[in-house]
Amino acid sequence: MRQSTRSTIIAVADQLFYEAGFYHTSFADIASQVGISRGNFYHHFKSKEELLQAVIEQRLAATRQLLSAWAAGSESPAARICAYIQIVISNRTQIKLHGCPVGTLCAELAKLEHPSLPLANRVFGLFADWLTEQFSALGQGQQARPRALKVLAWSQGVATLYNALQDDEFVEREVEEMCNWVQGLAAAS
Amino acid sequence: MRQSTRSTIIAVADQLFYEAGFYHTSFADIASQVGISRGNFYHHFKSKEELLQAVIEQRLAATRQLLSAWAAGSESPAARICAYIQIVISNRTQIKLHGCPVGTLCAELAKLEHPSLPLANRVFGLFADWLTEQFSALGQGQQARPRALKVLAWSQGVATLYNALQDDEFVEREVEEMCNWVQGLAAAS
DNA sequence: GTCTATACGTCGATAGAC
DNA sequence: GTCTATCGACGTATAGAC
Repeated sequence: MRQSTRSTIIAVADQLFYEAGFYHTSFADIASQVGISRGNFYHHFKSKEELLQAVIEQRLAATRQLLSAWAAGSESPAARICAYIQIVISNRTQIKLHGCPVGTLCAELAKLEHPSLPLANRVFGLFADWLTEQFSALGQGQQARPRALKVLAWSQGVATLYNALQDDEFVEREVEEMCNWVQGLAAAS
Repeated sequence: MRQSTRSTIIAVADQLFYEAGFYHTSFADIASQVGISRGNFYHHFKSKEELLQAVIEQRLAATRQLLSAWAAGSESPAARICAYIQIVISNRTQIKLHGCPVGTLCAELAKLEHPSLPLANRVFGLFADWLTEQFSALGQGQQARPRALKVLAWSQGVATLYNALQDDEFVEREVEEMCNWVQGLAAAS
């Protein structure tokens, strides 16, 4: 089944780009893990560039689905924002090893001056817009977007430092502080 | 002059590793910018690994010098911490293009599972220890290190998001907020 | 499986300083 | 004449592409 093979390639490439970086991941790595030959590869993707685009599109779709689920699953805006913050905890094992998938890909593509960088940055845009909506619903008015970006930047920084320092207590402490800060904003409004 | 050529290679490699990434930077890139042949290169460094180590050692030395200068140049611990925070502003042009030199190198080496990753992480260690000293001098007691790590993570997050979103106002706002937070801690102690 | 490009790394030769 | 920094051709491995 072609579609199945194609989506398997995307899933494997997604994970390998995250673990080892886009530039460092070769077609041979992907093909061997998928269980296909390098020759078959070009039946599904014309180039590495096209594969990267497909991976990012898949991440965008997965992010939209995740954000919708959080929006539907929590009753209050503060609880939704905390649901976002908690991904640092739930994904801690991966983050400790490889950092944030969004931040590290954007940073790498920026250094490569890669044409797909704007597409990758749109993942940040999805989170930023969604968080802005939540802070607006929390009654933050003009402060909604600044606070959304603050939460985004904070989680990025925690992921980067966790990857470098490997300090578990640091992550737990920062996540707790940030959730408390959000709940304080909710109580004050 | 041997020392001059060697230090020029290190300086050029340092900048290129920052701009384009370690893995993506070739000896040909470095040699052409230094103005030497690739053959001459190996007279000074046995391998790319050895060059990377020299670059990181140079960064460690430069960081120690920078931290000493800040410690000597500011009268109060709060002013010293703000001097650190302000590097995001003074280096904004570079950060906007290539992110934080420390964070992006550590993230890349982690993905490459590179043997020099622990050495690169020591740059973070220098900043963390220095900031911990400043918060201790500010009377933060047991909270000194947690707050040092918070400032480190915060600046990392701002650099990552600035690189992605290219939002100037965001950086100015966050830097101002963080300095205010530090001065608030100083006033309360 | 093959082709082309490019990467890192090696080697012998050269030229100037002393 | 020796030493040392430099050069450029070469070898080998591996990448992407077909």
